[in-house]
Amino acid sequence: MEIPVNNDNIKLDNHLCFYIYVTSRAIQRMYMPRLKQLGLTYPQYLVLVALYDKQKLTVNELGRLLDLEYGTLSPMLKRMTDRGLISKVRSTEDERIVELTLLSEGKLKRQQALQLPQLLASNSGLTDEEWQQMVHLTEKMFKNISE
Amino acid sequence: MEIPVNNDNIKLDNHLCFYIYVTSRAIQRMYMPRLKQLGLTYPQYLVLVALYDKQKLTVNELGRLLDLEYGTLSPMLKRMTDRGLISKVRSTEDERIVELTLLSEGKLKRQQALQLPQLLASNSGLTDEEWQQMVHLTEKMFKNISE
DNA sequence: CACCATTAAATCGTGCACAATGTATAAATT
DNA sequence: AATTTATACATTGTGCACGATTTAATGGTG
Repeated sequence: MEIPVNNDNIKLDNHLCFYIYVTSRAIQRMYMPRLKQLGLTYPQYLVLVALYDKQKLTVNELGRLLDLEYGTLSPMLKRMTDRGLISKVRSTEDERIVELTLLSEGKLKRQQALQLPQLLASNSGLTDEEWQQMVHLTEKMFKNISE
Repeated sequence: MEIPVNNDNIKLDNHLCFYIYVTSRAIQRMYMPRLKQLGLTYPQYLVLVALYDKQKLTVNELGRLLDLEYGTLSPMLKRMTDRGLISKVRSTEDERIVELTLLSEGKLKRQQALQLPQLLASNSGLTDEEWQQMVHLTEKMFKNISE
């Protein structure tokens, strides 16, 4: 039983999944020094960005936004609550729901991280047009493969 | 002390790092069912791809290729050796160096995974031209930010 | 030869990330 | 009212991923 294949599938260099994978990790490594100063991990940074943008989210909404499971979010949000970055308040109407907001400490840290995207933009070596292309392509791809 | 900022930095949607991050994880999730059948994790799959492509690599060379540290590779390569996928042989000339090759079991699994890139290509919803752009852009970006 | 810096690889600790499982509440059905 | 079903969230276990430390082998240099 033959599997239809062209030679492009053999070379590591032709694996788009590979470049996306290593690029994602390279970005995290690049952000790490500044995030470390702020006492944040990369996913925690994204939580702050999301909450700063949306003001208020349930755990469920945050999970859909960042495409993360409860098993990942729960311990992370607990750590962030313990550090006074965010508040977790159980809804009075529906006690299953936990509502998340930024505390002032979390707002401050999010503001102190504002230059990170610019750091990436300048280090990436991409032109403005290429940057916009890449935002467009990754957004399109993500939306298609995550249904 | 004001930090120079434009509003693009506020919205989560404008974070390229965010889209790359979620896209990378979405690809891994998409590959997971088939990789699970093969008893492989995603990084292990990339190790097989790299070794199938290059025939023979030292741990150091593999780490530079996949941009992974010894602390990540060592336990993973041990697991793959235990399962008979790869062979780890210490070089006779320089005993610090460990040389890696694919065993037939590993070759087979790599061949059985050949359709994965095509799965991504068709699910991504990108045109051939967009796909090539994306390979080009991610490669350029990765090489610039990883020095 | 001895000394020191370098390098290859392994080990350890912390934090995601996900699957699988468990628990509790809410809504729908009987 | 009682039972089922679905949903929200927590817990557990495995496997990366990285930084930091450790061990061991190599390669100069005096």
